Amino acid sequence: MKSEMNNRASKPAMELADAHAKGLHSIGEAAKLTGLTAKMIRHYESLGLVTPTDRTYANYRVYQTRDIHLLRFIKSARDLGFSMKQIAILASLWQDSARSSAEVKKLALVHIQEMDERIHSLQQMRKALSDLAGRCHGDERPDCPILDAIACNSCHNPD
Amino acid sequence: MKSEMNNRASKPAMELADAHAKGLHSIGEAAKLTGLTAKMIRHYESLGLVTPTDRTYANYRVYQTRDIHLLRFIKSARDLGFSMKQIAILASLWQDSARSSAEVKKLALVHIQEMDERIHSLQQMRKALSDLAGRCHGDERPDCPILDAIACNSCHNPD
DNA sequence: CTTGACCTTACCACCATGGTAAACCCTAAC
DNA sequence: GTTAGGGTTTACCATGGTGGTAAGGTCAAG
Repeated sequence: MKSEMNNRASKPAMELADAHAKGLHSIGEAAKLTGLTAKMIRHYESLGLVTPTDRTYANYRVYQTRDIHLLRFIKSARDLGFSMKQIAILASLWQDSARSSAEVKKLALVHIQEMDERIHSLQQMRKALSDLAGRCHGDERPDCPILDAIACNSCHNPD
Repeated sequence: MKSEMNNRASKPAMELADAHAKGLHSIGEAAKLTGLTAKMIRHYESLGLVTPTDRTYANYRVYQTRDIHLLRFIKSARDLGFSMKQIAILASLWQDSARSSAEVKKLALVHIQEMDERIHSLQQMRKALSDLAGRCHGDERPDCPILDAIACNSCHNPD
């Protein structure tokens, strides 16, 4: 029916079946191919990271292989713990053939340091709490060094 | 003027000066005494954790020493990384003289395990990224093992 | 034509915290 | 007594990354 109309097109709108025939993907397929959820793919679009260039007549998003690659890039960077802001920069560097690897490495080192700080903070809390837990007999009696410590760390000035 | 009215009171409303004279505290003082912000003290109230029993005539919150203690308890528990939900339970255990220390310890161990998981996950990400960074020359050239890895971790099925 | 799976947008929620604005209150200094 | 500055009140909005839900449109297979 509308397939003739599609032939007039280098322009976007098309039927979903045509998109499939061209090796393009719906958002659900993109999700399966990347390990992301459709929800998050739309979210990344709202952040300006991955905007599919085409929509079908029915307004369905149409993803190209290049988009799938970019989504996978985002997924991998998220798996490495980068923030969306950092990922936006990484993606632009990735697509910039004139980038210097120094820029990328600098970003990575910054992120490593952020992770180090979070790890350190967690380890401190963990140690403090496990020390307390080690001193708690953990039976049916009510007295408990854990609660005592939480309550009285700063109990010197009750007023 | 209204001081006579205050005398009719075991009931809440009073002047701020009277509250001070009784050793009670405004929210700003409570903040200074506990290391919390007034903002967060109100937030904890909205969570049902610390509700000052009295207000002045002008509707100012009036904190008693007992409230200050509870706020400090919350602060310390936050500093140990407990979530607000966990803190709600801890606070109720703290105030329950019939508690068993086993309950508290169990909660602590759960939280320790949560922290262990977060630490482990961060360490994994850190290691992966620092391995990549170690292989990146980090100069003005564009080729970069970090970007390559992020882009191609899952590049086998480009389609 | 119906059914079920998919897609669309537009909301709300989490969690702990920060911020802002408009209004009101209190105290001290003039 | 008035004013200035700071404290307090409530009610909103924002963060970041993800999940959920609802109401409606679309597609393919039976």
